Amino acid sequence: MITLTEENYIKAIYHLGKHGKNMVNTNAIAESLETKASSVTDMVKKLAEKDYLNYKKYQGVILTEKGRQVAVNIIRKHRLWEVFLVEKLNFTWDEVHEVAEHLEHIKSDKLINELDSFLEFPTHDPHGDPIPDKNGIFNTIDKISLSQANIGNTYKCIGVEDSSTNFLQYLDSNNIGLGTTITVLHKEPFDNSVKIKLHTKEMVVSQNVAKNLYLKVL
Amino acid sequence: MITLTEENYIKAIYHLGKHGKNMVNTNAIAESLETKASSVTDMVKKLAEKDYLNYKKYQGVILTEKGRQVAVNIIRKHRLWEVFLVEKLNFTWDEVHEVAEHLEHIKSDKLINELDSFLEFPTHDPHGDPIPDKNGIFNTIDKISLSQANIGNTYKCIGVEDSSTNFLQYLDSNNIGLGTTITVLHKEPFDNSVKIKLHTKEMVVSQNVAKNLYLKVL
DNA sequence: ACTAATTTTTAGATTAGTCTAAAAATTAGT
DNA sequence: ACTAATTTTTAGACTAATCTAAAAATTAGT
Repeated sequence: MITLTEENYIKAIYHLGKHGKNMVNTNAIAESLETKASSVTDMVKKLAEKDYLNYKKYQGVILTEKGRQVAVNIIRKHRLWEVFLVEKLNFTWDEVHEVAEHLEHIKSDKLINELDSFLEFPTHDPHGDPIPDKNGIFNTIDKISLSQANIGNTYKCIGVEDSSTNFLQYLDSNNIGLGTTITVLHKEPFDNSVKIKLHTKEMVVSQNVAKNLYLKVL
Repeated sequence: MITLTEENYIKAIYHLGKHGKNMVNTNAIAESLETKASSVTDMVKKLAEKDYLNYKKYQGVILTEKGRQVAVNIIRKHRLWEVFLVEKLNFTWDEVHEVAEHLEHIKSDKLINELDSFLEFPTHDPHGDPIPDKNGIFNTIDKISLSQANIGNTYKCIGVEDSSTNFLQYLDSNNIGLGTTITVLHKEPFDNSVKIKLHTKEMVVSQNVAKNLYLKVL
């Protein structure tokens, strides 16, 4: 059995090692988890013993495949719960993280797979980060909706979800079309509206518009 | 801050003391939590110190008002999560308890109150047990739907939720009307259908029928 | 390459929750 | 009321996760 603390170490190491691919040093883990280097040394010894990572004294640690799978599964749970909180329970996207930190540790395959289905298999969380599927595979198609886009990033418009005349006319009258370059300036937590820059003009679009506009990462 | 273990002790004491009203002895707590009497003694000392209960050596413990509130809040969370799991995530009513045991410890007022609203303020969980509101008050009106009724109990039919012609004709053709006495024989976890006895006849009704038929406890 | 600064590990202590085994208090039987 | 059985508490020890302080290894500067 894996403990809550072990899961948090593995998750931190995964993020620090850029998806668990790189070696991570003791101080970085300590800082990330707001603990002391000596505590980290103790824990990584235990995690190495349990085969979640490889540990070389004074060198650092790197996740094993087993450890990487644990990390990806926690991330999947975290991000699915974030979608649930925002879409069903009226949380704003900056309120979700803390609660999701707890929900991500609930252990039940049925729970998380039914939640995935209930949410209609979302591919990205409210911050725009990708959600791995039940096999731990991240969707590599880089199509996301504007509401999933990250602040500060620039995208190209590649399509719509809602192709109603009303929506297309709205886009047209605001000079948004296929190929339009859009930079995300701000996401308003209160109503999930999004402030964007297009061409040289700035504008705010509603959550409804943002959800129906598909973008590609540039 | 209250720990997960402390919460579980308080919950057990609440149930054993019939809603926290009666004194509970050490061995009963130990048996209920599958631990040893010596561990219980240690823990109740700590809980008494924190004012969740009153402890008299060799006598037993009784919850304080503060302790009772903690217990009721955990029960509220447990039962709301059970409703969510059954109604939204296709759990059967005998699968929910274990997962709800974990979910009940997530601490977020916003989470639980939004969940309550999302579920449309249910008054009973899938086992027929009442759900206290956000102030810790149990609904004392004994109207429940057939799907919330307990196996083995007998009820009187007092109304319907769905008053469509189709539904009323269905009830009529099966000799179910206002005042009809109904005993719950079996609840089928697979599809949430309910086997009932009425007059002297037995029949099975679907989940849909069960949710729309209101009963009063006899 | 040798000292200085940094990073990491070790050693020993602490806290929460648990356990076993023995002692103390209570309850029950005659 | 006195012994026997039961229940409860105490005492001491264990594990997981943490900490501080000191020691050891690595890295950097000249």
